[in-house]
Amino acid sequence: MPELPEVEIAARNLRAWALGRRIDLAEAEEQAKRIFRPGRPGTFAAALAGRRVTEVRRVGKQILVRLEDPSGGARPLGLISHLGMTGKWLRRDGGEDAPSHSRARLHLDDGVTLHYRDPRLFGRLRTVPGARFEDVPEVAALGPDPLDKGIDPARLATAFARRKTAVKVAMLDQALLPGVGNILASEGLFRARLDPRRSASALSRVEVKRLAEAVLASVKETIAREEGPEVAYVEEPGTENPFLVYGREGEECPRCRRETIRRIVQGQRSTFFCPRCQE
DNA sequence: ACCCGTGTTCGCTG
DNA sequence: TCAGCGAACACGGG
Repeated sequence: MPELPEVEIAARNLRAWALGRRIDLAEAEEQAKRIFRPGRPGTFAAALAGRRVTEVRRVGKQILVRLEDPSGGARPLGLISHLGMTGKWLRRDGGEDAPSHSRARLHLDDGVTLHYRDPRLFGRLRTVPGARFEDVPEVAALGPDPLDKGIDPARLATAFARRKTAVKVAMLDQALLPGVGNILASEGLFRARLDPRRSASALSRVEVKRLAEAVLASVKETIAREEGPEVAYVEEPGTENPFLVYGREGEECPRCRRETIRRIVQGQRSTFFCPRCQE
């Protein structure tokens, strides 16, 4: 589930599992129509069959997959996967049970099946004719990817100057910080010691620069932790909360140890912060 | 039963 | 044009 680090791990997994493999057969659940919009599940599945995976990339929270023409022709197909809130790609060997809420399946030529699992159906799977990803509005609208290109503090400051809204809310704009979501926003603000309630336009250039560095540090740390011994998703049940403030309402602040982490609601989403450290 | 949720889009207002 | 805001989508877990 997806913010930049989770999506990056999902893309790395897909690369390891599918790069160079042919999709012998694809299936898509007819009941899960909204995932496959625009278009229909059946059309989606038919378009993938027989194609070989030649590239897997990530931009922001979007995973971009390139599929070559089945007959060696010059007509590639793009596949875009957005994981929504609960989307996940899972690998199953032949014989293993399918996961629940499997909405689409890619049967590869080595006997492996990749399942797209998504209980809440907020994710998207779409095909892109000619693999022309730059023509897709959701991709074209994204700014430079933080992990790929870094975060340009001057560009961020210019954009923030126009935004009266709380900085925490402004950070979720995918045109500004692609891949940043609700967790990274709280984590980045905590590391940068900035109050999430301040207007984005009120931040100084120095503060914006601090924030850019803090977000990037959070991204890299989360990826490094998730990659660990075996590439895994952080939020598996039973695993400990790996974040500094996210999901830690009422706990002692890990920096000052003199205040408790607060939870407030901004733009219909929870924000976690330390009222003593962040100003 | 009730509340919560790592996301996006749509429609409305100013 | 655009910034801002609330509703909607859908389902499982605590």
